[in-house]
Amino acid sequence: MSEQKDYLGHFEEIVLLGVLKLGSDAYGAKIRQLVSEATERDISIGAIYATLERLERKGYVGSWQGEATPERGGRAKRYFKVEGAGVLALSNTNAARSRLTAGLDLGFNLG
Amino acid sequence: MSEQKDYLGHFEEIVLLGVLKLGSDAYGAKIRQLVSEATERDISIGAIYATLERLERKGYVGSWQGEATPERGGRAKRYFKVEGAGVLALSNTNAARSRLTAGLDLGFNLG
DNA sequence: TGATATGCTCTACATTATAGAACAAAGCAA
DNA sequence: TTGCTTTGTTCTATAATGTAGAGCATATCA
Repeated sequence: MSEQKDYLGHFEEIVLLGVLKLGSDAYGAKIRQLVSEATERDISIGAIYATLERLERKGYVGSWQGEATPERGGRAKRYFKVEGAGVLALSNTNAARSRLTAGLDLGFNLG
Repeated sequence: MSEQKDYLGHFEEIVLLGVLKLGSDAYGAKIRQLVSEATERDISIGAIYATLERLERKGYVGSWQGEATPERGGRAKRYFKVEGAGVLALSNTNAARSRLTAGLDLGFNLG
């Protein structure tokens, strides 16, 4: 009867954390930039949106249109924010990993 | 020319950590048990092996046949161990995540 | 020698990851 | 008032990962 716990995919987790970190300035292009820096990889904009789309479908993030009149031209932004379910998924994902890293000692900090 | 960093998928990371944690007792069935407990999900044996197979193809784990004559009957085990490249992938994966969680404060410990 | 226990291999399919081109809309110059 | 530039999003496609479960292999022991 009880639902199985939900976990985030690798990239889903990264993107979700990015949205969280950007706070009120979380929109596609900005998220892409942050994620690219954090991963030290050249992430495509398509990868970001596809993931954001899935996260939204699952109720982990919400989105809305930004102001219709930006300063320097260009299309209006679509902002994202992490929902409670997203925080929970992040928590579950982290908990499972923690159970496995507990007591482990490698050359680097495993959280 | 420099290669892009490699990251682990969600399940790959979980399985790799399981192998690490089990040490000299890391074989399919045992890994499955540990991972099922850690994730609180009923993981199939096929999921474990398929992932282990992929990790091996990438050089993240190595495997070899165990003793041909186990105590209580049953087929010989196939043992796994994490290779240096696997530890590095684990480290990269963790580093990217850490950059995003730094400074973040949620209700739970984010590593 | 076949029932039972233990463990692995194979096949198939669903979900995620990832790229990049196409499209949309706003400001600004002339 | 049009078209170039800037900024940002949507669409389409494909590769890689996640996941299940049936079936096969092999050892012990009645």
